[in-house]
Amino acid sequence: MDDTTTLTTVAGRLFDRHGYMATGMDQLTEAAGMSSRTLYKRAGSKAELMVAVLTERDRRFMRRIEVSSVDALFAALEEWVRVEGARGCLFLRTRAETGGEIPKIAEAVATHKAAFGARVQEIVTADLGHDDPILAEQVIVLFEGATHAAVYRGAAAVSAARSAVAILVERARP
Amino acid sequence: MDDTTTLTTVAGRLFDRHGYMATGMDQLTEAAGMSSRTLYKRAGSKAELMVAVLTERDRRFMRRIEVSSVDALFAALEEWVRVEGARGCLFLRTRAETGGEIPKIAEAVATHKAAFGARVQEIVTADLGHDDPILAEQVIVLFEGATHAAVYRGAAAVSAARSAVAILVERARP
DNA sequence: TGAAATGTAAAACGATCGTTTTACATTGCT
DNA sequence: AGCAATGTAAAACGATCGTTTTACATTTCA
Repeated sequence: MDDTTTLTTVAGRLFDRHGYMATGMDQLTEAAGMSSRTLYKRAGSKAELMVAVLTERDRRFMRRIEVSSVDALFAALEEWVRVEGARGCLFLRTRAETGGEIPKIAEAVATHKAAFGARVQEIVTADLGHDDPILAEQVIVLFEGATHAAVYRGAAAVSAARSAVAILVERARP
Repeated sequence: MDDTTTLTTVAGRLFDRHGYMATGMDQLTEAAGMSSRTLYKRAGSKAELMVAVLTERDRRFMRRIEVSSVDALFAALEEWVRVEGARGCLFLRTRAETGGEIPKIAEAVATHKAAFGARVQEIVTADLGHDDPILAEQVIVLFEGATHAAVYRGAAAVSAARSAVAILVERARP
């Protein structure tokens, strides 16, 4: 693992736990174990560092939901929450924190959500054997809901989403 | 509407649209049309002003969901999103922005979410004629999901949640 | 009428923000 | 051996942060 990966990982952890705005550059340099000169040479700016964090997270997340059934999608979320905890969606949080006024960040968020939406459509199609845009929209809502409700209701929120989605899929099956 | 209400309303709008951390006290004084001396005499501190904003929003929100059916709950959310737009849950966003490290804010968020959870339980009980904790959890997840998915998918997310919940309620009915 | 209360505008507080610069040490390559 | 690249620590940059203070004007009301 090279230093750039370390930087992104460490920055991701701080941004995720304390917020983008609340995390100062000196906390980042200290946690990453490098001078601010080096950090700026690597990352460019704080916003670009956040974009790198989001890009890495998008890759890691999308890899985790490489599944072909809706139930497996929520099993993956259950695992994610178990391993990483539940602090809500970093993409939506960062976009909200910055009021959508930092174009590179807003773009990274939009790209991720578009990819996620497309992935859910694919999973629903694979599971049913045909597409079902309404069910896909419901799955997106349940996934987003489980992600955010888990912040204050814990793993029970993910279980509830998983059982709900089982009912919806069963009803949609031909 | 007295000046304190104006202050809370104006602050709520800025915090909601640009984020708590990103909103400076001078933007608040200018938007509220008062000197910083008066603002501090009224609000105490930035954090206490945010707590006032959250408390007022809790009241307004809880009044809007004084309904006795699950469908009406999502109709209320549809109306909320139509009138106020969709920027996610201000309570969760503020808690995340501050890393949960400002006790008064963390407490206001916890209080609101507890009240919301209890209200959903009551609505489910009123709708079914008996309680159903699992359905209630599913309703919470769908509501939270519609709130956050609507940020990037618009009103379609709320419609999807509403149609999903109709299926779940129908199935739970005796 | 005159003190008490409440407001204002604006300067100042020390701290911290994101970022750049200065000055120097270490490394890798030819 | 010696140059170029890459790192460091630390000071400095101007700007802005949340908050308090100073000095003064207006209102309230006994």
